[in-house]
Amino acid sequence: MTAEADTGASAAAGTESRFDPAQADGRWQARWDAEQTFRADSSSPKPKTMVLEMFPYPSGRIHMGHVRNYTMGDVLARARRMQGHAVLHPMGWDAFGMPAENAAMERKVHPGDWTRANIAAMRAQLKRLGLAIDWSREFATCDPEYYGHEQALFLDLFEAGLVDRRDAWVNWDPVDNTVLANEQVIDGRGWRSGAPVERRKLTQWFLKITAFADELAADLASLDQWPDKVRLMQENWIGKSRGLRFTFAVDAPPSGVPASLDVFTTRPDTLFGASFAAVAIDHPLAATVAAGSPQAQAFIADCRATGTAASEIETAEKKGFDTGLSVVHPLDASRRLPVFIANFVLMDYGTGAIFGCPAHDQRDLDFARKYMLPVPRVVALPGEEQTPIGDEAYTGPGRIINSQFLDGLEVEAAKAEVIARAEAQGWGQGTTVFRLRDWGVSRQRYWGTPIPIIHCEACGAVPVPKADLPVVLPEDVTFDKPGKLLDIHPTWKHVPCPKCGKPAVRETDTLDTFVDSSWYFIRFASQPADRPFDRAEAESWLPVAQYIGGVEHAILHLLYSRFFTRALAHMGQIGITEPFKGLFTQGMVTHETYRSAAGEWLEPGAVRKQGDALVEVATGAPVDLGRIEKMSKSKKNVVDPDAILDRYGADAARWFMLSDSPPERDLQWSLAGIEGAARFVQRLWRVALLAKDPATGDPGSEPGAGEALTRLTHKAIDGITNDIDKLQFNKAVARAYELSNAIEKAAPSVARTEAAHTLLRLVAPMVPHVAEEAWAMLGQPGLIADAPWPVADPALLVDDEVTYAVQVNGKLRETVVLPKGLPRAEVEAAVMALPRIQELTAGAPPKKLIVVPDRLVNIVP
RNA sequence: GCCCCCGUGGCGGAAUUGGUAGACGCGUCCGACUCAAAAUCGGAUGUCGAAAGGCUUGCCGGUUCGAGUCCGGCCGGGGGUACCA
Repeated sequence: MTAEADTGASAAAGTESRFDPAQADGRWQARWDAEQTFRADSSSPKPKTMVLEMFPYPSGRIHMGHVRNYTMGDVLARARRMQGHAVLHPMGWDAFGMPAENAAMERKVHPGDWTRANIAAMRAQLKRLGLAIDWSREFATCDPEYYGHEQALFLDLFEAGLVDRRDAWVNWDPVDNTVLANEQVIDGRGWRSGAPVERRKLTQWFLKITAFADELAADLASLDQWPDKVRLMQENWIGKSRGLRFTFAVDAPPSGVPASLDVFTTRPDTLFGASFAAVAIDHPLAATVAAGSPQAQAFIADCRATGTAASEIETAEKKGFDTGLSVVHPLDASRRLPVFIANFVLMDYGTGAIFGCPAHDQRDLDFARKYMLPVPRVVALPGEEQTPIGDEAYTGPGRIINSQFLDGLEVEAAKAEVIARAEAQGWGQGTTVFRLRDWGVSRQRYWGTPIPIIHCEACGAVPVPKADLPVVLPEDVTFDKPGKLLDIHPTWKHVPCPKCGKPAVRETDTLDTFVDSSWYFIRFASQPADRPFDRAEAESWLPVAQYIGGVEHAILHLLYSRFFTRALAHMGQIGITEPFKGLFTQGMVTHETYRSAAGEWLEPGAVRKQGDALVEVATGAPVDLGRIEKMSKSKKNVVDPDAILDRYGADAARWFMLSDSPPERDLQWSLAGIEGAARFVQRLWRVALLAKDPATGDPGSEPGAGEALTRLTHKAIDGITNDIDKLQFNKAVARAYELSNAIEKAAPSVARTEAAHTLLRLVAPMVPHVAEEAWAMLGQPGLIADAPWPVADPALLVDDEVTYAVQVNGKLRETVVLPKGLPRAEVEAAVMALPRIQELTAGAPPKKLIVVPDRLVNIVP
């Protein structure tokens, strides 16, 4: 593509036969900027729509995944504007987090400087895409203004009893001296240091997400514009289970040992199948036993040493330590069950203790076999009552056996019966247990929101007075040694206690960055200086009509945001409980991978096609084509958006992102694809040129080809409008091609001129620069971004003739064009009169004749 | 292991939700324009067959007048998740 010398800076270089993005893109972007075209007006009387894409982490450069994500949202935002909505389409930066600290350590730059430089670079890149964003609302979560408001919200949660401080087991990296998230532990080792991760008990701040577990699960049903997949993942994550919580009496407890042991089960129906009880290694009872038993201590230490990696857990053998204690069976006081400390019992689910029913639980069975415990069957299908349990526990349906008063009951009835009896006799209670755990938000990091708490020896944990917010991170820190910089800093943490005025210290942990992203959408909607948000203004935009992002956030971010919004509603700060009405999870951008003969990854630019083979550009050496994978630096299959924008322009990049692949699926980047998209942008320009000399007359009444084109145009309006509503951009693209094809083939007419104008408006959200350029070239007033969206005439959507498919025995034999809405009898007559049908039926009357009006006739001879 | 999703031409993918499979794009081939190239334009393109016609939506079965679409069972690919009692 050669940038031909332009005749000048005129917006509508009408005689140009080519559209030149290098010259036009920036010009239109500047114009939108100057006119504040996409500024969101909170006081607008128009219907309000907030379109949001998950805001980026400022890693330094945007990648194609960003381009795809933001293009999709942009199409929707622009279409809604044209459809008469007041639209809020904001952009900001999820700017706290570890990469900035890593960069600081590696390059000796301050995380803030690094982050802000990245933001500047990425903002410039995003602006080149021509996104319809209200940049006046931009912020970064590392702005003290933003995190100061976040600290205020934290204090509100604290006051409302939704914040807790307690001991918790964490993954501790002894080299980096920090807590690691579960995702950062790979095969039991810290992902950066490679050091074996220790389990350590630390005092941590928690947000009480479990207070809303039931609501968070139940209200998933109301999110009918979310992908089923995401709702299901959240449901599984919350993990609601109905069951029985009950108390075992400890048989003759030695001194110091509690007299009872609480357990939880979802299978109270199998209680007569119990053959042991077990507690987690972290259970208080285990600690009590260990206090008097070196062997128990050794066992617990041994279990703790086992890694937490999935692979290790999967292969880990069931192990137990017999405490020598026993408990009394609650339904049969004559029975005793031995109590073990077992490695497969989890402290943080249920009560941290179980009863073991080997016949009907696989883990219990593995354990029982190892320790030669009995395996009594208590559930069986008819006829299988005597079938012994082998190596597989039976977890299916059936009737209860060997269980006294439960015998003969179905599983569900037996559960209810045991729960009722436990409640009546006072040793247990039906209850609901969640897998979801409270959200530990303490991070031993510098680059995050300081937790606004001051620890005073006399007064305990004291909230920072709101007047003293924000608690600002100190800038003067160095990164030569790992560890908690806020703790090491000579002065920062030392402050007087707000209550008693005595010397005290600040909390030196910072908040998990997921807290930052749990309310940013509210701040986008409303950003007063003196408080986190204005309720009325926020509610005027929220919930987000359409949220778009990667499925990798299906649980964490989306669940935390739902919780945070709900917590704000609980405190009376906002009137919505669900932040995102519509959710869309888009696919990744992938690319072929290339490997040299030596097995090294090659960049796409270093490879060219030679005949059917691939060779290295530099050496001509053969290249192996690898798998198609997500673009990643390690595989070198990355295509840089800037280079694409330089060469093809924003519209081609946007069009390609929307073409071909359904948005929820992966999109394979290819040279052919971007070139095809660039070709379409030029074609669109030529289509617009066709409309330059408008004919006169009434397009609706033009006979023949003109009328057909008008009908097609209105079908395109209808189709593309629906496609964009459903985010099915690939279909909208296909329809735009169809209309372009038809316009190019049509003879000059009013209908053709009209069709071209309509097409421009329909594709304007997708390829806004060429659309503006063509709009101006055609002498249309104002910006196409402000033009009203075309409206389909319903009368033109239906044809007066339809093509019937004529089947014999379900096989297509003939087609026939008949007037639309023809009565059934006439359709039958017309079809039976067809020579081909006469031939096939030999004139005999059919046994059966199915007529689908205006569509198809099936003859069963 | 459990849960979910997906298998349609050489490729990406359409298919009004049970009604003419393969829209649209890419690629390929033929042709036009050109001194030539690029760009552009016209045509062909699931498969077998000269044609008539047959076959065809991962495989096997079922329901139905009719199945890419619904049901059952396999095979293959992808994702999520896990000692959750």
